Amino acid sequence: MRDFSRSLPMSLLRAREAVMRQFRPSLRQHGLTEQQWRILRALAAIETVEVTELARTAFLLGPSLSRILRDLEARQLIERRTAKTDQRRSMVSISEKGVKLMASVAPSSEAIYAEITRRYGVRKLAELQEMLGELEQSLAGLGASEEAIAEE
Amino acid sequence: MRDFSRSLPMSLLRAREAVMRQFRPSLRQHGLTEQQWRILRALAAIETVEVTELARTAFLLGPSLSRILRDLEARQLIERRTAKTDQRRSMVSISEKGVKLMASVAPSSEAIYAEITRRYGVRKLAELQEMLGELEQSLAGLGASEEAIAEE
DNA sequence: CGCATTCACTTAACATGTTAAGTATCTCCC
DNA sequence: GGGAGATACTTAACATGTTAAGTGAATGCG
Repeated sequence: MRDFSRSLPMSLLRAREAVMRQFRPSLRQHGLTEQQWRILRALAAIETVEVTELARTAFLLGPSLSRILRDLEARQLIERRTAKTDQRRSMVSISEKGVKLMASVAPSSEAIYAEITRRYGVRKLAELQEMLGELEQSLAGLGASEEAIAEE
Repeated sequence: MRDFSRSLPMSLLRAREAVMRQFRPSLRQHGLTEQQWRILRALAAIETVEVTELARTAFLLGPSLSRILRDLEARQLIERRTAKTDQRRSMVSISEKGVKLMASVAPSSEAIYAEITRRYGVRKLAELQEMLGELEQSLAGLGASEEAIAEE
């Protein structure tokens, strides 16, 4: 079998870890995890969102998001209210306090991103992201649905 | 701030998830998680290893590895014994049962990898991995050490 | 020698990933 | 209009990620 240290999942994991290692200390100093930061960033760009839509945007599974929103709400970084038209839906938005926290984190976060871009190269970074997007595209629809049909 | 859905960590996360989504069902059918599979693969290529070295190879943190080894040992998929020369070190190796399990998983795993390669393209895949490796390299040594010095 | 330090893990504690099951609400169709 | 099925979450249960602290064994050095 192929040396697994050179497998695609491993390459992706290692690369992502190398990148996240840069950001975590800064986020941690502000009392945020990577996922909490993702959620705040997703909320900052929008008025309010449904939980399901937020899960899609922040690329989190429902259960994870559910827990994190509970905590962020307890810390008053976000606000929720149930939609008027559909009692099942919960509308989420970032709070004033959340906005301020983001403002205090953003500079360092931007600086780190800039340094990564500088080291790797702007053009190369764009190319890498393009290739990652294509990988994702090429695998879209290969997974769950067909298998599910086959198993039934 | 840059649309975070196009940030590098997000691109890497999405790409990796797209890939792993292909493997998880098969592994799950054999009662293995992604990490357990990584450990077995790392062990298959070697006689015995120390835990620390295995952590490096399988790219797992010590505490995660510690737990997983405990479980894999209970399932008799691996074997451990303490090193003669240094009682602190635990030498790990795959068991006969572990080898058999691997043999039963490998074909499907190889088939999935082949399909991914086919869809994305052999040359392109190699290029992507090359670029991921370079990203990792370009960030090596940017993180913990300097910060630690600065904080002291 | 003896003891402080380092080393190789392991435990602990908390946060998230992952799948399955539960709950409340809504929709649609008879 | 009422009940079956779909929808939007939430809870639960188990596994891992992440950091800090703990434990026992080796090492170095005065």
